[in-house]
Amino acid sequence: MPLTIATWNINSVRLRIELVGKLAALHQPDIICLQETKCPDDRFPLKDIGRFGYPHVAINGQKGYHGVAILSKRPFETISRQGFCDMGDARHIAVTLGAGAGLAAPLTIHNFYIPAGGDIPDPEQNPKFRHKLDFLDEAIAWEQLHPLAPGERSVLVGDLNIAPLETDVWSHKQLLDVVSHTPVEVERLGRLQAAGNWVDVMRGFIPPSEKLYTWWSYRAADWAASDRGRRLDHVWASPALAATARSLAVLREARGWERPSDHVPVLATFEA
DNA sequence: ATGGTGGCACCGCCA
Repeated sequence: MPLTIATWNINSVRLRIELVGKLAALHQPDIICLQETKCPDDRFPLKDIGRFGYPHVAINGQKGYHGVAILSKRPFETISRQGFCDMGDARHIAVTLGAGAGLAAPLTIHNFYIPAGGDIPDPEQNPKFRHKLDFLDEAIAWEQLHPLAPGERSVLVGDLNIAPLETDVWSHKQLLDVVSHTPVEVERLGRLQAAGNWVDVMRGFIPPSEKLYTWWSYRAADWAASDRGRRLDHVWASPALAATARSLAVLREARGWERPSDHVPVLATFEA
């Protein structure tokens, strides 16, 4: 049975709840992982999400900033939330699906919102960049402590706020000193991926020679014409699950929807 | 060459 997982930085789930409905109506993903929900848990729009066909919702939110959630057509067996850097930030949630979800073998989904890191790419001058690097270091250590079992089926998705490849940004040269594409971040993201033995599912379908973006700034006069994007959103899978990947889509057109998020949804389908 | 937009909270912060 195919299982489609979407990841989307929604930039306020309450403001853009009808766009979540649009994604659900158009693509019917089994699972929708959201970041930047900017919503306290007791104000999460559960009724609307139920109306869209997602009765199972795992949330880790806070007032005003950050926040992640997993919406699902199928029930969860477990829900967990990992804190990083002792900041109290809501930046991670994980669920497992099992027999109750109609799966032959369990599947774990990690949903991350890695810190953006501010403007100045210097950890001495900019505490937000320091925090981003520290967050990555902690996540690497956490991966090393929790290695994947052989054959384990897991995905790690989310807004990782780093565009690692030269083709993940509109200009490698011009962005080398811009937070999201600096060598120190890219190196850490690579170590995070290696520590978890994660496979980059997006680049398994779209070769690294091709430009690929999931985010376009709000500040461009015409985002599509200038097309100065970055691939900040990612879908990583364990080797066992990656071997079952069937399709991958970046919904570029969602950047042109009414009152859009600055990120677009990424959808991955597995034969789960 | 600089500033451009957007959301939320609350008149600044974060992206």
